[in-house]
Amino acid sequence: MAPPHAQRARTKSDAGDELRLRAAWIYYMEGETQSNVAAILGVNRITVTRLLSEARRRGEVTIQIKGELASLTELQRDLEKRFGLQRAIVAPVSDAKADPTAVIAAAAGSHISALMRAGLTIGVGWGRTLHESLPHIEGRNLKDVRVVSLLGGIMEARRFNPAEFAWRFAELFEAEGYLIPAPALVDSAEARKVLLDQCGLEHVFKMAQTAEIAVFGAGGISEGSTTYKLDHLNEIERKSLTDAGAVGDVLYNFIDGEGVPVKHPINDRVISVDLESLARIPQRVLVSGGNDKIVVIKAAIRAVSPTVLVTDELTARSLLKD
Amino acid sequence: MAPPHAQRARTKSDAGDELRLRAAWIYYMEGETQSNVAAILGVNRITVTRLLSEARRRGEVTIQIKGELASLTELQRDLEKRFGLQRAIVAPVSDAKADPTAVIAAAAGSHISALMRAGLTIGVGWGRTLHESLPHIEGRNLKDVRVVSLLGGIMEARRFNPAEFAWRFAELFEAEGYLIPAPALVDSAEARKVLLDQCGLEHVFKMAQTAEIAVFGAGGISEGSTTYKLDHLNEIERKSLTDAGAVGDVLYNFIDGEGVPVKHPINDRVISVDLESLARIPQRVLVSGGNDKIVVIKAAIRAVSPTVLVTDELTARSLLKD
DNA sequence: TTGACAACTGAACGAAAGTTCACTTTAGTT
DNA sequence: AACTAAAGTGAACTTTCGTTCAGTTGTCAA
Repeated sequence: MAPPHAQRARTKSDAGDELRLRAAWIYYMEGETQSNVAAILGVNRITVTRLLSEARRRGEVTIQIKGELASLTELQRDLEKRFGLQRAIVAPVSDAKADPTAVIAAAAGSHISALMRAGLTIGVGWGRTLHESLPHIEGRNLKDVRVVSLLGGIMEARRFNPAEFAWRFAELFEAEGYLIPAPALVDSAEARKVLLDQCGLEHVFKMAQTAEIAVFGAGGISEGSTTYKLDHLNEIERKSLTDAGAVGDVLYNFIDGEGVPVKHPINDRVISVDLESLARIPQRVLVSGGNDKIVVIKAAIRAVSPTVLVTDELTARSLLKD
Repeated sequence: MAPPHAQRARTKSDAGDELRLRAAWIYYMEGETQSNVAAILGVNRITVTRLLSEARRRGEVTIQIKGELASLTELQRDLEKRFGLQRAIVAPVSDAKADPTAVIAAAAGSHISALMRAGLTIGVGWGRTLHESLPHIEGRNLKDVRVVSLLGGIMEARRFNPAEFAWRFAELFEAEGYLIPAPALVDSAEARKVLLDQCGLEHVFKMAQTAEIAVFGAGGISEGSTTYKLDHLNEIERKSLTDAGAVGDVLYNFIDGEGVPVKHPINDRVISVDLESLARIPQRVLVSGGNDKIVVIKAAIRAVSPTVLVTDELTARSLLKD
């Protein structure tokens, strides 16, 4: 014969299940207040509170958020919490094989548009993604906007002219553009010193350091990546940089996997805002994505702890993996 | 060229979608308070309230209650609201072809067990379903419980003795049983009068009318149903009853589809609590189910407006259909 | 430009929900 | 039968939520 208390316990717990389920139904499906639920079920309101939280604890009540965007939102929140971002923007990717630059550019353009306001000083880098975001930036007539280059340009314009980005960006908002009329990478430390001292570049850098927003990318350093950069960086330099631990660059500041600038002579020949200054700009928007950028994005996040990261779905998942 | 405000509107609404989705995610998935959500998103708390209700209004947030019991709960609530019941109990059915009596009996037994308390006077009918519920009634030692028969018995005990139900029920709670030592259906109105006046049956009926709870079934009248009843009711009587509009009985009170007692001499030969008295008992538990009972259950509900209905899934759906 | 209108935003209030504590009831034990 | 431990229940309080109203911003048309 079965122990009587066992039978009793089962019956009681079943009745509890039933009551809990009814409470959940009336509260969540019929939308009654907890007081009304209590009245309908003939129990105390506090009991209903307890039944409902028990139901949620048991996972008997599940809340779903519909739409394919929901998974993106989850990714965004995960990125934000994992990397301490104020905001992560993850662009959806339809074709996993395709280059994510286009979607990232669209997302970045939209976000930058929303950031712009009168009286703003914004520092900008350059790169393929930023360039492609131009059509997605919605120009407005804003007063007292200043657009400042965060680094020099390159001599031979190819697919696009880096300097063009800051300039066209400024144009969109009828803003003043402060460009750096010098190469990002010069031949020697001396040449850099001369340019900084004598060509008024100091002024532009000062202004860049007062910017409220910085928008920039992150460059990889593997053979395949950032083809344009190969014009400036020959294979020997690239090799010596990777030997020094570099995984990529932010504004031509080459950093290792930890986000620390590598000890390498090339860093003395760069004409750009240094990472410390960049990290002091209140809003730092890092725009980057792609499989070959994972490592450098992580490094860049450590180096300048951006407030905003704009990337794509696949890159986001890779960044979160491990 | 597209109108600029169209572009603007799209962009704005997209941003709104995004914000709403993020709010919904952080609130529902991460479980933050609305104040925290507001802080995370950098907006006002009230805005978050509005975003969330907008998301719910749009159906972007769906709440699900899991488990196969959830659909039963829905049926129960529908029955309760449709027929003005305090409580509907719907037993799950595994096989649509099978007789639902067993599951209804189990549900009824469990519910009756929960209803029982010391000092209670409970009136009971009889029938196959109630008989089968006996093993599911959990007996306890309760003080001052009185079990009263609501109607007479039958002479030839076959599969079960109707009187046995009240008696065994009383035994379960070590209660006093007040049975009606007479047939439910006698040969003539005179015989009924004599029995009532001279055999002390009046006393039992008085007590039945003071019961706090009544538990009873509903009987169909078609050829196939309630086989036991055929002992008392011959084919001619049955025919004349249906001709009079009867669709079945509650405690041998034959009623039409509207729940109104039919005008028929047989009603003068019945020894049972009449429907008006039954309807005055505070808690009225109707236990019935099966495809052939649909019509009589509806009629019974109209006749005595039970506070509790115990039935099965399929019957419940049929009752709600139309 | 300027004025009117609409949409959005924020503050204050009242309602609802959740938590903590003390108490009652109940089951098991001596 | 009386005691103890534990589960359950209810009341007061705090926090959170939703609604209403007034103010603001932005937008469109004249």
